[in-house]
Amino acid sequence: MVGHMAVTIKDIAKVANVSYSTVSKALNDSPLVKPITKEKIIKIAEELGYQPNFAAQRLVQKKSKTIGVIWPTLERIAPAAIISKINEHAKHNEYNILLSIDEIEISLQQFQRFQVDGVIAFDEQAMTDFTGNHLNIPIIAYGVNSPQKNFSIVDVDYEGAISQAVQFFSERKYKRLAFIGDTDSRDDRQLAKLNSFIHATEKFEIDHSVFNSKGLDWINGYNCIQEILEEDTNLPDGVICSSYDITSGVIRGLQEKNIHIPRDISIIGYDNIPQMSNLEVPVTSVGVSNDSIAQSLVNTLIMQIDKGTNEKMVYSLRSSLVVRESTRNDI
Amino acid sequence: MVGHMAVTIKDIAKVANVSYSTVSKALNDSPLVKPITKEKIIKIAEELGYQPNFAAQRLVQKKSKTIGVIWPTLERIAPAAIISKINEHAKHNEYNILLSIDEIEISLQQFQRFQVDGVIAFDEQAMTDFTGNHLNIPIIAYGVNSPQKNFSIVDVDYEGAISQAVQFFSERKYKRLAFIGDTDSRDDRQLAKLNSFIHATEKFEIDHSVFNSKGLDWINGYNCIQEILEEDTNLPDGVICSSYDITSGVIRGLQEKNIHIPRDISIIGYDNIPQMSNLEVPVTSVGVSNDSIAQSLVNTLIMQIDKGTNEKMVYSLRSSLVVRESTRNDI
DNA sequence: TTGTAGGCGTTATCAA
DNA sequence: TTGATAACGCCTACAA
Repeated sequence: MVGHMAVTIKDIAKVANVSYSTVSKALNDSPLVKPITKEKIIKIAEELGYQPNFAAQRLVQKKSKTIGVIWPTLERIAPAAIISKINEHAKHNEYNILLSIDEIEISLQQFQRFQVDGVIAFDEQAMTDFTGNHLNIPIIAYGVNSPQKNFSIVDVDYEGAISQAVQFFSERKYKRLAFIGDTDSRDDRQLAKLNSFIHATEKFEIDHSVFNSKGLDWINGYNCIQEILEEDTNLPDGVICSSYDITSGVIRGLQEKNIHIPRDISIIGYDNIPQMSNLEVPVTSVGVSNDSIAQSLVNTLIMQIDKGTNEKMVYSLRSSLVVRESTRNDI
Repeated sequence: MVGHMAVTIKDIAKVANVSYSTVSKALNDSPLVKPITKEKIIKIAEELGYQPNFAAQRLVQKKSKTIGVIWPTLERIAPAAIISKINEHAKHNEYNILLSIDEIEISLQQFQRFQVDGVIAFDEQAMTDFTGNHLNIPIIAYGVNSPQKNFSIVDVDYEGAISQAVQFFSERKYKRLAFIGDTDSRDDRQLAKLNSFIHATEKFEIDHSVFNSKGLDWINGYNCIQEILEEDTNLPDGVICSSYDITSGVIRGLQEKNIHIPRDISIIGYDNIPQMSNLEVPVTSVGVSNDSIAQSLVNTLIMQIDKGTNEKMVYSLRSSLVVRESTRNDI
């Protein structure tokens, strides 16, 4: 149990009978202090429950070894898994992360105050308009699709991902593809997927149609597939679902009508997350894994922190296709 | 565009042709500086893009006006909504929040380094074992159910909430109640709800049974109600669902079998969140609103920060019942 | 009304 | 190998 006043290196110095600068060196494992002295000092520090004052350290060091993550859209849970991974990768590089859920400008201010070394931002919407011009720390945004002056960008190659799915179907002679997604969403990602679908099916010359789920929840996917089954006489044999939740609803809908997956209809889900294999039918999926995204984000940022470079770059992450049980896989 | 070296009050002082202590006062809106000087200084500060160095400020002030929130279970999205609200209430009290998703001990260390003024923790599991004894900042935990030596607790009165639901049914002469929840969960909250249900139904002398959804997802609720409908000959007329997601699945299952809500079966969901009114049938619900929880958490913490008191208290939040369309409401 | 000087807890640079 | 001492940027008596 420690008293109310925090213990400082000066307190340690007094007890150890050395100068406080020696204590500082000892605690920082400097080779300039005799091993015996070092041990003694460290022991005393522990006994006293010494905790270095971070503010003081940073005042002189200018580095906090922490990365700030801006996540203003707490409700949108998609980034949560990525952020977990970011934390892992940061740890691996001896960085910590701190989250702020305020809007971009405020978060940034707060992070600058706390002197984080770099920032990862998750609000595409806001970032697009963002023109902060008194920035002295590197920022890297996830999912912004137009190059920016003030920060680097990491994004997923949606075009490639969806194209990959279509090609998979094409190679296996599927006759008619459907895309289920929130097609009038204002989310750029959703639109990118939609456009890629149209583009790819035309390129591979496959009959195709697009269905609007009017939302991104499982219930929207569920309702949408119901409508398709009821109204459409010309059923698709391959379906691409634009998100995990929609996929989940679509599968439920098909199961209910006793339509066999993948014999009657095959499904490829967008989103390369492990949960895809836990659905009622493990779903073949395309997309970039959260781990890849996180790793790319962290590595890029740390590189910029270390180099102190001001190059603003754009990275597009390549998708991979994982075959599970929701598709006929004979070629 | 600012150069690389950050601008300090000394830079401002030079430009303004005053001493830097005058600048400090001016920037802190001290009455000890002539309005004209003050204006001039503030203007210059803005032009130079001055940002106070937080580390330096804190080094002398010992206060950061920020609250640390520990949220190690990012995957569990339940706290997200509460945290949003916490942010609002904190703002309202001129505090900022910072999130850490590391385990409790590490988060706490990090927050101590950054000198946050107080901490709100969300990991019941870990907190229960937590015996950190070199704490000099107030901590308050949400959802721990045994009193602790080192921190205060805010929790929901599950007993009261479920009891409220049962009483509602009782007063309206419901004959047979069912509880659907993850009954072999190791989550104390789930168990508390279950026990309260049994306790309350016995107290009100209503016929009742308990069903294990074997999970907390919508699909678990969906599957569970299906089984009930198929196997049970003695159907309940009132159902209490232990979470939002389960409620969502149960409703879908009932709709599918054309069982009318609330004519044939009434439903009360646990979880007082607005989404309850957006389900296919707006659901009557019990529970404590996230806003109440957040407010209680923030106010309690700030009180402790201000008072510097060391009293460790336990608060139990009273539930309220919101009537919507999933229950027959004539008494 | 303004300026001077001391101190907050560390690290870093000398000198001893 | 150790110890003084000067920063770091800011706030706050106290002096002018």
